[in-house]
Amino acid sequence: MQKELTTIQKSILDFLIDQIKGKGIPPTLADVAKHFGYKNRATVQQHFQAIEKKGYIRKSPKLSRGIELTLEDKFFVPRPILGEVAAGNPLTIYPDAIDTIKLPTIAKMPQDSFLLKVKGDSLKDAYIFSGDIVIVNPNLEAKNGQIVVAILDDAAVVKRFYKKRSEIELVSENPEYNPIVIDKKYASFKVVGIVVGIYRSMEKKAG
Amino acid sequence: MQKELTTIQKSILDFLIDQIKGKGIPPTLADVAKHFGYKNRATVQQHFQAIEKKGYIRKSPKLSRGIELTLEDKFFVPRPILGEVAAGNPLTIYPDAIDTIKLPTIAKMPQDSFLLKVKGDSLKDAYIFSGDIVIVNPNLEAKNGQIVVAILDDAAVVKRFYKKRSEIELVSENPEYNPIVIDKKYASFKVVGIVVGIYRSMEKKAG
DNA sequence: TATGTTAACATACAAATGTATGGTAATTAT
DNA sequence: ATAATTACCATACATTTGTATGTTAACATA
Repeated sequence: MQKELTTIQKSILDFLIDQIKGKGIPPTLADVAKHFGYKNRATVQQHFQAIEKKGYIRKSPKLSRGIELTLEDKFFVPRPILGEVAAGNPLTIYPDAIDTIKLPTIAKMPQDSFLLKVKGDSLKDAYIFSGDIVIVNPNLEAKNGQIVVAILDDAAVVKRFYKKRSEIELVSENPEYNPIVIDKKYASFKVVGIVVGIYRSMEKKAG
Repeated sequence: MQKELTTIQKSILDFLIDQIKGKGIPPTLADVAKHFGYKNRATVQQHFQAIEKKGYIRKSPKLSRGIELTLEDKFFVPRPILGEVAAGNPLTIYPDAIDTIKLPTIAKMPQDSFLLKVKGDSLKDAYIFSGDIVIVNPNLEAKNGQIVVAILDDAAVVKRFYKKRSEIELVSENPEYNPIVIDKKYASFKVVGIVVGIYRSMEKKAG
């Protein structure tokens, strides 16, 4: 069993996870010091030593940014899920997480991306099932053919995006569904983000 | 359109991709120099400049390991697929790739992991479909309940792994299928690796 | 021929980086 | 009361790292 981290050590580890998973590159001592307002790298240095001693990270000596996470067999790391989504039903993105998934290390999320949990089988035409996690990047501009999460008058859809000359079409994976054409009758329309991937946990799943 | 890379520049870019995706951290100039047997970092430095000029990477000045990939909107990077797998049919892992997928940047693969493409719908009970990519890590020891890729007398299965006292059970997702119990009648049994995740491209798909 | 690109080398330097050592203060455990 | 842990600071130092500048050579192109 791993030893408990102190509050500060925990927040530093969280920052490490954030940087490594989000930015893709571990921070330097100076980076961490700057982020927490420390005047000295040695402070961070000592926190790292403490966190390493408790087994949460591994450091490669002398190596810049040589920090590795050792969480959960190195393959799972906690990530907040910000909401649930199902075609035709309201999408809710909470300020706080509704749940936490152990996202595998293989899923390095682009910064500012967030996770939505798919509820219900309404997306099964796109082979996305209840319980699947979609990774949504809000910083990308939607290109034709990409699957996006969009809001239509308080309803959320996950559909393929096509921009025509003067209108926008949201096309379902399933040919039985007619495309949704965005026009004046939708007071609020907004592309929340682009689905850059889906992940399905290989952990035991319900039913 | 991006300019063509020379052979050497390409191999350096490949090394960069390998390190960033596999090891999780971009290499330093010295790392690259050492790998290619260069006696000088300046050689790598100039290659980096050339590769950046052609638009394949972006460098953060003065920042150690400050190399970003800019491939395909920064979100897709080529990865070899080493074979195909379908329950009940032979698994083939070729020395060379049978195909290449544009794996999204979100999928940072643990080192030495490889990709297998699922062919056929025989895994649909586990909600895995034809065309899906499973990420297989050969370096993990199978724990009870994990989904593994295993070889049984030249046939390959993807099933949930359970180790009992003296035997091993491979359980299907679908309760209609009886568990496979590993005993003497299987001359060759080997766990190829553990499925740490699946990825489904959001690109246009056939059918 | 002249020019440009590619591909390697060497040297030099400032800044970034990790590390070592020691100090202070507060808190907690023995 | 003493010792240990935590949490910060300061200073110093050797390497690492990125960068700048030149040199040499091969090769292709205009």
